[in-house]
Amino acid sequence: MGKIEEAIKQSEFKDSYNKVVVNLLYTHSYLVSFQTAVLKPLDLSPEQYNVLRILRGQQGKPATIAAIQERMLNTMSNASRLVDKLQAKELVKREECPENRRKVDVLITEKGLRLLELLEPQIAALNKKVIHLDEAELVHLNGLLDKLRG
Amino acid sequence: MGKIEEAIKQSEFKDSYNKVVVNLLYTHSYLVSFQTAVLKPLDLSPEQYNVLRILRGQQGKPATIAAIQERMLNTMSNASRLVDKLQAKELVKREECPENRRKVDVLITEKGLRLLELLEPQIAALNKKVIHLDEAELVHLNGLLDKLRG
DNA sequence: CTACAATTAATGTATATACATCAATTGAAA
DNA sequence: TTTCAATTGATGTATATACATTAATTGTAG
Repeated sequence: MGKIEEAIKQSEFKDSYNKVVVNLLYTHSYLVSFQTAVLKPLDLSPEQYNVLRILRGQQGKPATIAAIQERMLNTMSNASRLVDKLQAKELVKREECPENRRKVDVLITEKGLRLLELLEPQIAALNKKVIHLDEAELVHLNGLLDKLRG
Repeated sequence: MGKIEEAIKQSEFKDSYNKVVVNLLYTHSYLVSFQTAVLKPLDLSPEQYNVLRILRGQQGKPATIAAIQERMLNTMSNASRLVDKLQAKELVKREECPENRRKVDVLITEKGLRLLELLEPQIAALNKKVIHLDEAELVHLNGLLDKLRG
């Protein structure tokens, strides 16, 4: 793959800001396409996978739709409908929130947890294979991305 | 915004690979949401904007649909339909390729070029505002992203 | 020359997404 | 208590995307 200029066959960028934006978009697409390939046989989209991990992160506590929305990576997508899809596959369940009937408690099911356990080693192996950075570079990259967002 | 752990309210990651993936997805969403806000008043999606820039990069030479597809950032999206949308707005035009009638030559129009000229300073100002990195850090980040993809 | 495989773009279709609107519930003000 | 604004989640709708299929053109093997 190599340099972004070769990857997208563009020779020049206006400035480094522009180049970094294009590079991020391109790298995002690179990673998502691999992720999708692993998730697809299990009939999960990347965002559905993300919601499952958010719910597992609750460690048994339920999360409302609004809480899920807030933690999602793609902040614009629709938590309510994603939960619909996951519920249809019995990976999560909805429960009426007792102290506030407007809210809905969403919980990951046993089946959902098992699916995550099945997936995690596959995703970890994939990441290691397609991300050509060593530990120090990973830490460095995480730092730069955090700083980028200010 | 700060550290990714605070941003998505997750305290731990399995490993640095995982963290970098989440961080990239999150940063991608961060940038795209700003970009979309600037493009929306001009009725352009980020991918449509990208196609326009690809065509301008051709410097007068036409590009076939396949060539556009190859250079697009989101490799899975549909160049033919994106060109439809742009053509409906008279930002690009299709011409039958004379030496091979299966192919279609796509060209950016004057109107398309003017739109890009109008947009570019807005996008540049936006980038400068939302990307909190200095020149050295930008170069470094570009290097790491290039290396990531191998 | 004819038949057929390969190439290229367009289209069909199901799903996902963005965004607006709606409906139910709650809390607070009059 | 009644009314009304705010909150929360679900739904409607238009568009975008992913992926498969189709249609047109070309090149080539027989």
